[in-house]
Amino acid sequence: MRSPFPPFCSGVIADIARKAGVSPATVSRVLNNHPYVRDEIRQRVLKIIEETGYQPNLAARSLATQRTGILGFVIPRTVHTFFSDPYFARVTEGIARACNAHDYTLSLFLFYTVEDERRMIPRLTRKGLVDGIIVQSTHLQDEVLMRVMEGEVPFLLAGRPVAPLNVSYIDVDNVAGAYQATVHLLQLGRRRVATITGPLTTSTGIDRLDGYRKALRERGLPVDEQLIVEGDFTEMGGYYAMRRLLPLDPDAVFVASDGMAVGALRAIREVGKRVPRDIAVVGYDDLPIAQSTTPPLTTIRQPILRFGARAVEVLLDIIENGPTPPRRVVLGTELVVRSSCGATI
Amino acid sequence: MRSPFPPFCSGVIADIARKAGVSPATVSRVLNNHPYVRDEIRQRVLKIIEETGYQPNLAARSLATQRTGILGFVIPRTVHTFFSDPYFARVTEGIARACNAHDYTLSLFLFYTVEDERRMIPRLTRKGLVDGIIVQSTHLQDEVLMRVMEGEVPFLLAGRPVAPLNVSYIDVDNVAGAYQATVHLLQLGRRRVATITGPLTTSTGIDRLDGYRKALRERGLPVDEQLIVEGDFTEMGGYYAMRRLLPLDPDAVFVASDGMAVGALRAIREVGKRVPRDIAVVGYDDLPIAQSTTPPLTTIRQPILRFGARAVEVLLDIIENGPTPPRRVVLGTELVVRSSCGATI
DNA sequence: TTGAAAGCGATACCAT
DNA sequence: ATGGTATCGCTTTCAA
Repeated sequence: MRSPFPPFCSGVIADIARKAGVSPATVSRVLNNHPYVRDEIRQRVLKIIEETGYQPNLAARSLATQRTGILGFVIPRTVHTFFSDPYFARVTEGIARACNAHDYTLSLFLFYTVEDERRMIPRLTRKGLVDGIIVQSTHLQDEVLMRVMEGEVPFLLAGRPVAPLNVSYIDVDNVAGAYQATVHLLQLGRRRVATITGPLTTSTGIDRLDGYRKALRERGLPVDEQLIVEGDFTEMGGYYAMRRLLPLDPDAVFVASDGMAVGALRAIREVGKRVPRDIAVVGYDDLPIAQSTTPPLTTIRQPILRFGARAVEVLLDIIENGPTPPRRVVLGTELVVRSSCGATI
Repeated sequence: MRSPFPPFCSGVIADIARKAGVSPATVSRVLNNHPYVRDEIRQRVLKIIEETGYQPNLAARSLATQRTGILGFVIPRTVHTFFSDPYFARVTEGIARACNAHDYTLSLFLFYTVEDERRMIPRLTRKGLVDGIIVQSTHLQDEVLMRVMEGEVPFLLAGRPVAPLNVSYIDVDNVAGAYQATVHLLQLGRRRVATITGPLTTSTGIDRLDGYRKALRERGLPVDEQLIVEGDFTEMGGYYAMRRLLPLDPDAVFVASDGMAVGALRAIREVGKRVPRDIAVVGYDDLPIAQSTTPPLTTIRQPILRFGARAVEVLLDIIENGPTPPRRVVLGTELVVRSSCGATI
């Protein structure tokens, strides 16, 4: 079972050392920018490295340093919207960019089956594969999260955990964002404001609903439970949720994600109602698609790229300085007014 | 700079060996399912492993075996649609699923800047980080591809290279798919069939345009170059391309991706024309979104998930059996008739 | 400032 | 069938 590829090793550290007439230790020092290397020697070694195109073997380095230079992004099986909700593509992008900037490699762990999880998690949570883990937060008591918590590898939750756990996480202020969206609709004079929520098994879904409720409550308006329909963060889910809402004749709807809002707009258009005249719509996320809907979508912008970037920074901090005290980072949101809410611009 | 985490090592192979009263070599044999281990001893060792939750250190194993169990998926800087074209999310999904199935880990290399590429490629193409690379094919003479070709790591192109290179690749039959789409429109009686192409610097863009041309030519119809507008595989790009086509009064348009088709539909709707009555539309990809457009999109289905899965299989074959002869895998496509083309169903 | 040598934690060859 | 041990390629003490 030997590899069919030639053992074309463009050199190991000892080769470089020999060619430069120094010891491997010195080459290593040069490689790692240690001080205490005479400049003349440093230059000589660097030249040889340049000429030979030498690259240190990362497995060997990992073994010696107990660090791999890899961060893992873990998507539990229960997050089945990873590929249908464009939100995740953006988060992944933010994480990837930040990894590049910090000279880390990104490994993606996408679990589809329980089998996947059982097989991968143990190795993920031992030293030797990744230096740290970003876990996409999910339903209450998700097995992945529990196992990662028991493991030895530093980790950070992307998204507040549903249950109060003593762990580090990074999240956006979902309550505030949803509050902002709902207040905006109320201020525009809408009175039957409905909402299409995310899955109420997730903190994101729960928090955005809380913000909606809070806005109504603070204005002394009753919360009509009929006007609350649970969605699933997919376009289809938004479509069907809106179809259930239409007979109840709302004059506005706060949709907890732009993806669902696209579906909701479609449902409204199909029954011949007009946005924003008959029904005002506000979304959540400010994905690129929000600019291209008809009419363009008023929405809550969350700093998705920054979210990914900060996630990496916080995780690296945890790796450096230990898990205690738990880090809690909450990013703010911003209302982006376009046409779907009916605000005069 | 020592890790602030306790050296809580749940054990190394020697510990297991001691507890089981055998040698490390034997434990290793059990771990790797070697024959020649007495069943009684195998059970004893497995029990200890179970009890201690021991997991082998992957860095050490990589160093010893010269294999990391990681496959890399590389997206060159020039593929800036990675996050705006939902197509890539699906491909990534297919690759991820296949990696799981084959017990490999997936590392994602998303390059944004030349700097990213310069820094990451050298280490990517040396042994010790990944066992094999899937490179998203891109423009002619992309630097990433060139560097990967020079490197030591087995690789496979996702998408036919623009220039004829002696390398392995996997692709879908873009010429045939585009041909099929165009013929379909012609058979429905359309005579001014336009096309919105992909970037003509990519093989995907080129091939789909070729298929369009071929269909017209074979039917003895002239190719009106004005009816060919280059897009960029984004929704916005499709929108603007369609706006340029509308004054030329086409009665049909073959759009080289579903993402662009969504934009094209929007442009058509905005000027008050009807699909398919005034303009018939056929897309390409059959992404989930194709079912949700108004009207639902007739499109060319490519087996995206299978594409990713096959890519992994072919790459593993190359890793096992060497790069020669180059593997060329081309997957077929299928016309999916919905409403946007105006076919009576 | 530099070098020798002891790890790091597996695997796999060579004995037995 | 099992054990002893060299080996993978780098980092990092310790001594000089």
